[in-house]
Amino acid sequence: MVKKETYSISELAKEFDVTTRSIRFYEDQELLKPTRRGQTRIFSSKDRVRLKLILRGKRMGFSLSETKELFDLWDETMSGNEKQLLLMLDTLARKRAQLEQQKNDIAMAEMEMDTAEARCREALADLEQRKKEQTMPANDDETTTAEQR
Amino acid sequence: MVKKETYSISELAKEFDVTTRSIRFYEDQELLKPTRRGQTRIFSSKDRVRLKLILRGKRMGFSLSETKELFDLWDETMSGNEKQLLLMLDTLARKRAQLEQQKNDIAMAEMEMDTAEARCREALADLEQRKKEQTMPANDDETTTAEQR
DNA sequence: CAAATACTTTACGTTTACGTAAACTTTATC
DNA sequence: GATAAAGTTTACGTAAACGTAAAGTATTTG
Repeated sequence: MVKKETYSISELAKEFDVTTRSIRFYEDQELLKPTRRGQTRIFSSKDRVRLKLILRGKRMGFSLSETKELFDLWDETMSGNEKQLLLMLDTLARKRAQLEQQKNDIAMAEMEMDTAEARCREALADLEQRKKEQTMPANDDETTTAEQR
Repeated sequence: MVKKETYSISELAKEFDVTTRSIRFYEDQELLKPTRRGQTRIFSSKDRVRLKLILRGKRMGFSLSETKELFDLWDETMSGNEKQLLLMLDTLARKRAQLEQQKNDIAMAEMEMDTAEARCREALADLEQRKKEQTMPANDDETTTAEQR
């Protein structure tokens, strides 16, 4: 029992939680190239991989046409001629730079979320403190006031 | 000489390499709230920070409305009531999960780019090899053929 | 074999994030 | 004070990525 070779549109839709409409759209845009049995689409495991890549690309903020360009480029690359290979290497380098930028963006975002969270927790602690003052009230001498504020 | 306090629309456009149209659109969507002198917009350094966040968000695949939700939430959070603070902490946690997913996606992409690059370099090496065979040709005996294929 | 289920094409509709043009006002420059 | 430069509003246009509805075909299941 090897890996499954072919998939129906609804199988893929269910597996990756997308609509069949989306999948058909991706075919229309030539990102997927299912074969047909009659007029029914039959997706190969290559299509399945590509669908996965499409969705990951989307999560990373890539447009469909960007992803398509990569697919096409890769296909041509594999045809073997030197120019295409060099072009691919170049494109890979540029994509890597993009990823670096994204990692940077994420790191920045994480830092800001850290400080935001800290501020929230401080504010919450403050509120807690005031609640206690409300319950255990009216201590006007100097023994405790030094710790407050 | 402290930091600049206010900015014109074209200053910001130039600094962040966006069109004034975009900036006006962000105001229209209430992501930026410049004041006015006459009818001319005057942006504060808070607006500047927010513009930076908007653009970073975009690079990370966030929509404008997602970013706006965060801005609004943060503003309400700072109003101080407990419910808002807890809601903010919750939202932060969810965003962190999103970032984790993105880091994962990036890591996967990098791995695939590694293998893609390796394949390219192999193919190039192959081509180089064949060029040499072309120049230094016709060695039909068995001494070299074992290494070919 | 009838009815439900899954698939298809065609085609118009919708949201997001601006682009682009027109027509006008305000401010700076020669 | 004419003219350019920078700003404004209004409004229609557009590309991307599907949603949604209609109307038909193919297949499976009771």
